Amino acid sequence: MKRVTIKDVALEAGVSLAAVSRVFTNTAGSSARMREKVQKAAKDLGYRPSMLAKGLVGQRTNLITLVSGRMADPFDALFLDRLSERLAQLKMRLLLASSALQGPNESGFFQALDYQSDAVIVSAGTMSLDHSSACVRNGLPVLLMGRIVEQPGVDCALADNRNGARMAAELLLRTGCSRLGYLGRGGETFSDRERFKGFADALSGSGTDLKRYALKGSPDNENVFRTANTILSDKHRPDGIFCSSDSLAFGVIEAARALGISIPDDFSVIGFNNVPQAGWRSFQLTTIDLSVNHCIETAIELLNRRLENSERCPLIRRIPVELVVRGTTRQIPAGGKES
Amino acid sequence: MKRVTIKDVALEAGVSLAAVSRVFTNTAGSSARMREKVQKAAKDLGYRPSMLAKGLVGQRTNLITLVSGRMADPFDALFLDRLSERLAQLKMRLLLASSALQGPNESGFFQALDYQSDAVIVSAGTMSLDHSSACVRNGLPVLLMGRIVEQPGVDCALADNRNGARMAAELLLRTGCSRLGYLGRGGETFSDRERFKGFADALSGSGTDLKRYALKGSPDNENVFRTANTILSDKHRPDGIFCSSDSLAFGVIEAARALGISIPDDFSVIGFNNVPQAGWRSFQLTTIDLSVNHCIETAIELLNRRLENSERCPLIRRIPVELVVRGTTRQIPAGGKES
DNA sequence: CTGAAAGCGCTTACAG
DNA sequence: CTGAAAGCGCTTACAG
Repeated sequence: MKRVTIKDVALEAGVSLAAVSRVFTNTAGSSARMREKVQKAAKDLGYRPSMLAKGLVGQRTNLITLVSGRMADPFDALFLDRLSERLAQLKMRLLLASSALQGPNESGFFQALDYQSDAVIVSAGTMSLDHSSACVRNGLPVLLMGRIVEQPGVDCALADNRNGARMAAELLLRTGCSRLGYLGRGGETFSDRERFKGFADALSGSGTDLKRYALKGSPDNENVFRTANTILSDKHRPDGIFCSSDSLAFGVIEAARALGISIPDDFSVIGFNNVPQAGWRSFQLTTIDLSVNHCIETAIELLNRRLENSERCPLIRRIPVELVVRGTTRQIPAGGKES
Repeated sequence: MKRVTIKDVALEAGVSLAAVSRVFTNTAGSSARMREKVQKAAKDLGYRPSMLAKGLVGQRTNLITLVSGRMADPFDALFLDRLSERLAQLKMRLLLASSALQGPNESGFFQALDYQSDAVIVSAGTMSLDHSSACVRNGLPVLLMGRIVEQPGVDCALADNRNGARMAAELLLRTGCSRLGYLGRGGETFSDRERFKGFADALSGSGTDLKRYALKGSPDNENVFRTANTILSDKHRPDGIFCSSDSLAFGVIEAARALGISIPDDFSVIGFNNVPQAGWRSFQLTTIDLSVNHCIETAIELLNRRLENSERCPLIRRIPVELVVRGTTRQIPAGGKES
């Protein structure tokens, strides 16, 4: 019932507290016999160092706070899952901060501070950064996933949106689309804005139309379907759409099917992220692949570097993306001329 | 750079440490003037109590460790998300324990202990319970989601699998299926076993065949598809299948489509959970609804009760389920006779 | 109502 | 190599 402490171990082993602490922190300077005695006593007693006490006195809690969105997108769940796993290998733990429902003084940044996290990762695209400075001020590194904010102490990692958007644009162009659309969240997030911009830029000069559509409200399937249905019911509807995420693309596909619009013959769709579902037979979505593992590795690298040197200047990492062609776009004509 | 502590606030306000502590813990006995002075000083300095120190000395850390699976199923992600949100309202935080990749001494239970969590919730169905006793011994309540283990200090909350399975069986029977199948994970989890048992029991006496199929390996869509494809390629294939989860059902639907088997005319499918995708137009899956919110509320209730009284006897809560009829089962004949 | 003191479980200089 | 002491930021009896 009572917690086994370092004191108990010291008593059992007949050594000092400091000695026990040293063997558990792998500090140099403990005789082999000492290590043995202590380890035996610890094992016998079932001793586990209190991370709270350790964190209070030491420099590290091994806690990383993650401010994530509502995980409406499968990508978010994947990211969370892999990140947790990867951090576990490094003996770090993920502390979750619900980005929804934050009271006045209840930001994920404050939570990170309260528990003396070693770092904060923000993957929620719409999370306000108002309180990030409180972290930076306290020497708590901030890692932004999916957006760029130039600020000391704040690193950023995000997809190469421009390149992804360009590949999408080129594929649609080469497969003969001429009235293009972009469906996003109305520029709500940094990624959304970059993807639209990149798409528009890649299209400029091609002479094709581009219409920007925005999903209003929540990104649940039903809402996406309704929005897509409206878009596709227009007689001047686009013949190709690039979506800011796969989730949106799924709704678009379903709306097209419901309207009897044949994909890819009459209509092309491209998503972003390449979540597992994109490869399902029900969708076979052509999309821009953003590797979760690559995101994780980049995050870990940035984190480690920052933990080693909290004073270094902020880093911005672009994560490469790849075009994955499946069934929602037409074949590129063999000898087709390029635009 | 240096953390603002209770000491700084005391100094600034010209009062004792104890005084500051009292107003922040809302302990009775602080004059209005005292409260005011302290609160002003705290605000001016941007003071936030260290949860580590609080946890070390007090009884609560407000940390709940969640041992979750790989979140392959959307239900897991939903559960995590909602739980985190709900706990945030109660000023509690979710500490994640990766159930995968646990070394010899690296169980989620130990992690919970290391950080002095107030409780552990285990939602990973396949997580070994070997070390749960270490928690119980230290007075750390354990809440099992999705399985029953009768042990002091361990509460359980799980779906009413028996009833869900019965509803599935009855629907398939009433809509004229005669060769039934159950697709699960080979009894890997408690839920899987209960669902099969409930299904089999409900069928017994009906004179219908029941074949039990098991997915080998990972539950990713491709693997499910292959397994379903094999099942449905058999000339004696079932004309109705009950799946232990929606994820499996999706793969079954896709396999049926690929084989040109018409749903629901020639073949019926029922899932379990009613994840959002089940309602998508691409699937329209008839399924057994398990309300995430209901799961969360049950978990919270059990948690609160246990936190109030750690000595009380274990509670087992069944979460009611509901049949949601969509398009993967046939209509019940109007005047059809019941079996 | 308010403050001084002990203690939570650890680590880290500092002596020996 | 080993131990005694101070301190991390808090709370909780205990006096006043």
